[in-house]
Amino acid sequence: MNREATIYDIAERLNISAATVSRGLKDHPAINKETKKRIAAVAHELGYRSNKFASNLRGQRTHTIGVIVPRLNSLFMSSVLAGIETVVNESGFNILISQSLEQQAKEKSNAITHFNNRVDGLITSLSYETEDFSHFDSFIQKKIPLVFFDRVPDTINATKIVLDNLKAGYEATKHLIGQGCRDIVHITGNLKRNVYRDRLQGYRNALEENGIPFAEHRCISNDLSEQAMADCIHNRIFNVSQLPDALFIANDSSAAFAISILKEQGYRIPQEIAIVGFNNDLISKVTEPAITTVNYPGYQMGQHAARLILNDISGQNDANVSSTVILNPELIIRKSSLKQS
Amino acid sequence: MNREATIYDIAERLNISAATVSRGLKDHPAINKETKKRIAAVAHELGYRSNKFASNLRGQRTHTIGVIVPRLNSLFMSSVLAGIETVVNESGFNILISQSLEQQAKEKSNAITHFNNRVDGLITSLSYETEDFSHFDSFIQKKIPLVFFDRVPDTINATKIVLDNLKAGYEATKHLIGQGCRDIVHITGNLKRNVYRDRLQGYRNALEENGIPFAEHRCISNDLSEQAMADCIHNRIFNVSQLPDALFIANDSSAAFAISILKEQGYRIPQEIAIVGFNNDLISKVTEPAITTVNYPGYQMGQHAARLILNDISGQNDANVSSTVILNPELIIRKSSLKQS
DNA sequence: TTGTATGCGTTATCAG
DNA sequence: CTGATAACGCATACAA
Repeated sequence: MNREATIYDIAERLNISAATVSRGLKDHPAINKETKKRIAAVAHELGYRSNKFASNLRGQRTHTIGVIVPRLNSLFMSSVLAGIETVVNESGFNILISQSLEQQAKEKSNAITHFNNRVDGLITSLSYETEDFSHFDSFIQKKIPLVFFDRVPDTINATKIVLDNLKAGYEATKHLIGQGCRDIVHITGNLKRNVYRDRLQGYRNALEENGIPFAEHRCISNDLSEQAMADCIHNRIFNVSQLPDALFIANDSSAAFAISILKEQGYRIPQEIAIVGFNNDLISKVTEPAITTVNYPGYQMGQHAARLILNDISGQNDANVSSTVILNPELIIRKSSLKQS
Repeated sequence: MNREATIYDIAERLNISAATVSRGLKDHPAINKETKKRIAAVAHELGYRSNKFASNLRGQRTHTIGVIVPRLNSLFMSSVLAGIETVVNESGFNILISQSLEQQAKEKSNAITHFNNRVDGLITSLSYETEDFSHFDSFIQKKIPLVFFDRVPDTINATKIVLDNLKAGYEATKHLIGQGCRDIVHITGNLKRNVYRDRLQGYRNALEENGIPFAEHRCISNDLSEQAMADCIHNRIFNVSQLPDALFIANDSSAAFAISILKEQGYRIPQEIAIVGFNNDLISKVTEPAITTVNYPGYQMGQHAARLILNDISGQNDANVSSTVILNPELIIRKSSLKQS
């Protein structure tokens, strides 16, 4: 006997109808307790498992939520996904994860795949590249709930969860100024992405507040890769008139690369150049010196995203009211920025 | 008009039968080319998308492959998944990813979820904890293809992809001996897992070959967490009669933690203690000194795993012949182990 | 080359 | 509290 057991098999064994079995299995209130017990017993005995296709086909629901992230290889993303998973699992949902590898084309094809798989909702953090959002149109048209986290679009009217990047940028810069830095270079990602744009604004606000003029050439935007950091430091930091006294870098691995390069050239950190990173990734704790950074509450972000999308799916909130959740950043001060002590 | 278009809608528009549409859409050879074109045109116009539930229900296939990994937060895992994805996508499959967070219980529930989702195959890398493999029984019974990579079970007869950890352990140790080290401590994970057990064997082989006796207390097994590394180094390295001249540590983040701690205590690396890590994770390049490590070809592992499981699914190979693919390790030498120069 | 008929396993509706 | 029935959308065996 290799065939899958169905509710008919159970029904036959108990001389009741398949409808009753179906109801019994779902703990329908109108079914006799005894009957339920017998159904459960036979189901177990037969190794019955509900056929999701049939159920989905019937119910027009997949109980699956798609997730598109730029990359999986960070503590942050891993935490976000763990957060999402715990929440959605409680409601009997699964998640379908894909990575865009920071490419718009891949993000588009991922979105199409999720759409064709009929996910009940889509949670996304945008790639560096994404400028065109038309791949989300089909979701909007079909009213499939859309939630963005961290790297969110400006133009789409959807639920969003972000860190207060403006505040984070402000705090980080203020901290450096407090350490006596006056010439702070900000190295960041694509300014089309809210996370980088907002941090830059925070940086500018802090400068302004302290009477330090903002200089266009002291903000460098690249793709934050190892190569880009090497180029950037050699061509834009070393080869200019005056060495800055601090670097505020938009993620920890890039900050770690920067530290490597600077130390190689004989610079002392933080004495000559102070460094602040971003994300509180594992790497920030093991460099020499350890990196001052901004904590990213990935697990909470994931949980929030999941709760919001589940609400959307169950239609608990006005489809017209799109909320934005803003989480508070937390500056973690380590040695790479402490000029004072 | 909000309803999804079906093959019936297309059929109606063209005054042909739904069966013809179904066949036309799948490029069935027995359908007129002209008819196919017209079907494709109307399908496009109507925004038709195949209903996977119906199709799966009918075909008893999900075209989905489940993946269970211990954790997502490493370059290695991210690469493996990218490798899997590229291969399976070409064949029209999707992947359903879940993380066990190194817990047996979570791995079990993940496996059950995948089973209930009717994945066509399951790719797994075991958690630290897993000792009982009964959660894979249902897959074996139902003859659902099973592929393991990296951390594989010894007892289950399934397709496996592993790095040659024995060789890697041997090469790493030999390298340290070549640098003049004679008292090498090996810090590793749970020896139930093949990856750690094999590396230990390689380590022992290298010692033996060089006439260095193996000492039980010079092999330390823990969970490789930050806390465990701190405990281990304080209690088993510092507080013993003689300081070792090298540490061979089973992953790069742990090696990075070790370096932090050792430097904090004033030890010079590699002069006093040489370090070799494992995985070639990002972190290994930015510590001071950079860590000598073993490269892990994640992308290839993923591709292999995907190809093998697709073969199993399409029944191209004997179900009885279970193959094991063994990939070659590559030692990457950096400063943390170079006593000579 | 195309059409007809049927079943895949569930669940909602309606009737009892 | 339970049963009969239809419908979800597709893909195939068989017939034409």
